[in-house]
Amino acid sequence: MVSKTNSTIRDVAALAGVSLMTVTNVVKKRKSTYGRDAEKRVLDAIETLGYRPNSSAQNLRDSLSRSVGFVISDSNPNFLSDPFISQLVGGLSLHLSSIDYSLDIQGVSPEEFETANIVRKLKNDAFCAILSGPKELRDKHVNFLSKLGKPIAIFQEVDRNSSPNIIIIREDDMSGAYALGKHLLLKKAKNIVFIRPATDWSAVEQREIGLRTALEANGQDVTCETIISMSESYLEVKKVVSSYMEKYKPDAIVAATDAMGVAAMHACEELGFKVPKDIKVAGFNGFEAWQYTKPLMTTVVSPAFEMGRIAGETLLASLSDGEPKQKDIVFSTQLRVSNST
Amino acid sequence: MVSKTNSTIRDVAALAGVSLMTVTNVVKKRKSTYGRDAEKRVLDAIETLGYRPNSSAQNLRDSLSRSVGFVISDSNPNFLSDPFISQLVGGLSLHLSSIDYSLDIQGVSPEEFETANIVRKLKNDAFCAILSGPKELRDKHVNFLSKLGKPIAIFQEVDRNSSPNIIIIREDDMSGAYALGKHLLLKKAKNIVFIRPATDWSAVEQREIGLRTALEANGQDVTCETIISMSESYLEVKKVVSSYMEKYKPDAIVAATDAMGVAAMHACEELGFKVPKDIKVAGFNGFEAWQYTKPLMTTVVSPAFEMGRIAGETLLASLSDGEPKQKDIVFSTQLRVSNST
DNA sequence: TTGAAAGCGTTACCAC
DNA sequence: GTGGTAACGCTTTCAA
Repeated sequence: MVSKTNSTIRDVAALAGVSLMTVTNVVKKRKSTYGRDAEKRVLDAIETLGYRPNSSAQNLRDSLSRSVGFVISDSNPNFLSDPFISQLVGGLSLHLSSIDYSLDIQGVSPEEFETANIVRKLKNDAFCAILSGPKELRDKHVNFLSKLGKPIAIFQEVDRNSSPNIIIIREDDMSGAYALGKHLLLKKAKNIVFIRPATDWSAVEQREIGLRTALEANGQDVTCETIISMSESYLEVKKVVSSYMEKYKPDAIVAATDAMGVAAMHACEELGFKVPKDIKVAGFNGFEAWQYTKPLMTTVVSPAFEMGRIAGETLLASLSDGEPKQKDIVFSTQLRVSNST
Repeated sequence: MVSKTNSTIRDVAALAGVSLMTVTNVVKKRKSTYGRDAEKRVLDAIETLGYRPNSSAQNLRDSLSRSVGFVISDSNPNFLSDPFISQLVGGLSLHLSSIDYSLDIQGVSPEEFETANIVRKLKNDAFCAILSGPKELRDKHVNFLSKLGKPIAIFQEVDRNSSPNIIIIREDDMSGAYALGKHLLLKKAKNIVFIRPATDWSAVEQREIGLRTALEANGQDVTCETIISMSESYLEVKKVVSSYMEKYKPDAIVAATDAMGVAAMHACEELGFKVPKDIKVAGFNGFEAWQYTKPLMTTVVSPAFEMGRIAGETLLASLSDGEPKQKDIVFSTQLRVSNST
C-alpha cells in the first residue's frame, strides 16, 4: 500500500509556486483575489498531490466540530429497530451529509441519560434528543439539555416554553388522535379501548388525550378505557389484549403504535372476532412495514423522516444565525382510513 | 445563557497551580507520575471550570478523526427504512459510541458512489460500505475503496481476495438458502419460484445459488424458476406474483426478503390459494417487523445487528494493530421454520 | 515532578 | 497578488 503522508496546503503552495493565501483563496473559491494562471496551477497541484483539507485542523481553527449529536433515550439498545427513530435518523442524516456535517448517534437508557458520553464530552455543535420515561424525568432531561449551551432540538415533547436554545419538533398527535376518535364514532363504535405501553412517551400521552377529547363530546354514550402493556413486544401485547377481550366486549381498539395494533388485531382474530366487523382496530405511524397487514390498518401517519430533516436544517440555521426564530415546530398528522375500521 | 468560553488545559493548570504535564497525566490516569495532592487539586479545578478536552485539538494532534464512515449504496434516499441496514447501523453505532467514536452515515446512489462526499473528503479513520448494483459496478467500487488507504469493511460481498486493508463481513446466505431448499423438498415442493428484485445485491445472488444447489440434487423431478420484480415495493411484488400465479401453478415461493415474501403471500391468498396448503411461502431476514405475519413466515434469519457490531470492532482493531488477522468474516444464518411452509 | 518549546494543518491578518 | 506570523488546544520531548 502507498504510504499516505497526506499532503498539506503547504505542499500544494510549493508545487504550484504560489503562496499559502492563494491556495486558500482558490480552495475557498474567492474569485477576484487570484488570477487565472495561478488558479490553474493550484488546481493542478491539488490534483497531482491528492490534497484534501484536513478537517481536524479546520475544526480546531474555527472551533466547530461540524457534527450533530443525537441522543436517544430508550431502554432498547437496538433503538434503530423502531421505525419512528430510524426515520428521524434517516431524515437527519440525509440533510447533514448534504452539507458535510456528520452525525453522532448514541442510545442510552433513560436512567443514564445525563451520564451518556455524548452529552458529557459535548463535542458536537448541536444536539437532537428524543426522550422517554416518566414525565418528570423527561422534564429533568429537558432542563439538563437546556444548560448545555448549544442549540438543541427535542422531538415529540410538548413545548415547555423553556430556554431560548431549545427547539421542539413534534407532530400533532392530539389532532390526529382526535380525528381518529371522530372516525370511530362515525363508524358507530361505543366502547373503545386504548392500549399503550408502560413506558412513557410524550406522543403516547398526546394520542390518549386527543382520542378522549373526541369521544367525550358524546357524553355517557361512549366509553373509553386505557389498558397498559408492560412492553411493546408482539407477544406481550397479544397476551394483554387476549385476556382483556375474554372479559369485556369493546367494539374498537386503538393502539398507541401500528406494531401494537397488529398484535391486537391478531389477538382478536385468534379469539374468533372478525376485524372490522366484530371489532375495529387502529394504530399510529403508518410506516412502510405496517402497510402490509391484512386487513390494512387504519392509522394516523407520522412525518418522521421530514421531522428529522427539519431538525437538521433548523439546528444548523440557529448555529449561524443565533437564536432560532421558530421554537415549536408542529407537523400535522394525517388520518389514513383503511379496512380495519 | 452563560457565555461559554471553554476552558483549556492551561486554565486548569493555572487554577490547580500545577504544570500542563501534570494535568495531562491526571486526565490520562497515568498514576505514579503525580502525587495525591496534585491529583486532587487538578480534579477540583476540572470540576469547577467544567473543563472538557477539545476533541478537534486532540484529533489534529494525533491525526485521527475518531470516526468511522458508512457509505450505503442504495437508490432509496430513505435507506434506513431497510431493516437490514438499520440493524447494521444500530450494531455499529452501539459499538462505536461505547468507545467514543462517531459514525458518519451517507447514502448514495450506486451511480454516484465514487463522488460521494464521504469518500472524497476522506475524513474518517475507517470505512464501512454496503454495495448494490450490477456485479461489475460493485467490483469497481470494491477496487475504488481498496485504494483509499484506510481500513475498510464491506458487508455482504463475496471475498475477492483483494487488497490487504479490506475486510469482508457477510452472512452465509448460501447455506441458509440451501437449508431452506432442503426443507421445501422435505415438504414435497416440486415447482419452486424464486422472486427477487431487479436491483443486484450480492446476498440475493447467494440466496439463489444456495436454493438451486439444494434443489438440483433432485434432478428433473423438481423445477426452480426465477422471476424478477422491478422494485421491492409491496404493490409491485404483489402484481408480479399475481400475474405469475394466474398462468402457472408452483407449489412454493421463495422470496429474496421477508418483505417480498409477505407481498407474495398476500397475492396468493387474494387469488384464493391457501398458505401453506396450496402454496408454501418463505423469505429471508427474520427481522422484528416480519414476525407479525399470518401465517408466521418461514425465513432464514440474518444476524445483521451483530454484523454491524463486529465491523466496528474489527475496523478499530486493524486501526491499532495494522492489517486485520481475519479478512473474511462469515456469520452463520439460521433457518426458522414456521407456519407458511 | 516541572517548565519551555515544538508541532499537528488551517486560516486570518499584516505589511509589502 | 506575496510572504511571514500568530493562533486554535493538545501532547510529547527534553532538560532541569
